[in-house]
Amino acid sequence: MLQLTKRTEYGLLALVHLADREGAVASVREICERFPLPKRTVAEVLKDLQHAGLVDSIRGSSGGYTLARAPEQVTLGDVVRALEGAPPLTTCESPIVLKGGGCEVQPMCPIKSPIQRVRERLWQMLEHTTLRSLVSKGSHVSLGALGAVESN
Amino acid sequence: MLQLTKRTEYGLLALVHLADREGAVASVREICERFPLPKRTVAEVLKDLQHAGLVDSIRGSSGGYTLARAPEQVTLGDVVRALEGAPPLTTCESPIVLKGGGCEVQPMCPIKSPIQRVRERLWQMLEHTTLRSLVSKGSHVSLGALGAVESN
DNA sequence: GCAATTAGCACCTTTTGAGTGCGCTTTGGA
DNA sequence: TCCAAAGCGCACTCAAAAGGTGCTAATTGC
Repeated sequence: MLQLTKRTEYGLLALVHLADREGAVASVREICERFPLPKRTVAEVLKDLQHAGLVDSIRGSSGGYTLARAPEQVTLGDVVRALEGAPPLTTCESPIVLKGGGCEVQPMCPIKSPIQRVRERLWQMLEHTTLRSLVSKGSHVSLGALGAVESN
Repeated sequence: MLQLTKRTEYGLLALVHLADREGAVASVREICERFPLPKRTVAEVLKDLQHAGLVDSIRGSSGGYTLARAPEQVTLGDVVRALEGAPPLTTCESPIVLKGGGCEVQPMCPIKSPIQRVRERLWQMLEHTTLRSLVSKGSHVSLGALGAVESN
């Protein structure tokens, strides 16, 4: 269903929060106090983002996460790739070619199926959308004015 | 997993085939002889495209489908909407707002979550990609040179 | 009338997504 | 020194979505 998963949504919100903090450490608890998200799942997501090198983690009692790069340097593609896995762009999966037999391994395929082209456009968009562009406009509206959430 | 479903893939291939035929009737069998796709599933997809008004159907022994509009007039958005359902763009689902209570019904929401913006960009891309742009370049390579497929 | 085709519905199976259980490690501070 | 708060890692369950198939009409050209 051509849409972002919850994991990616959570990841983006977390990254937005970290971007707002500009280098300061933010814990999962803090993020879930700002946004009403399931703590554990957000923790899983942050962990994955850490593995992908998008955030740094600080362990210990006053630990948490920080952005590993500037918001301009983080793209939607990075986030989606970290949380949903990379698209199968490397392998040619045009049914036409598969039917002819072979290809699978071939690095450069002469036939590009329509689907392949759509995928390319999609990922071009993702790679060109930065975290900064998601944070910058309008997202600061009264976020701190909302109360805390239960310890979910 | 932020990717097109098989149904959409099949639908696009079918539409590409119909576009190549320029108004001529093409049956599901014919489409599945060109592309090695599961006949029944393709039939389901074509049916849905017919309901969405993207193709016209002709019943009977020499029946099949034709494009209901010119390839320039069919967008990726149309196809995805027909086969995967429309995106929840109308309802504001920012967790921030939901937490504050309300919104759900409000037609115009002042707070736009990052996810909302991503969705908008995604659908802008889909709406601006026409079937023509997927057909026009490079897709005509030796498609007729491949043998038929078993009656799957 | 027969064969080829679309129409409609219901069902099954597999995969994916979301969330949780549970215990471990790290670290700051009382 | 101990404890609470935080991250780490794995595995597991539950539900929803995706993909495909069975079966039975209805339509229409030959």
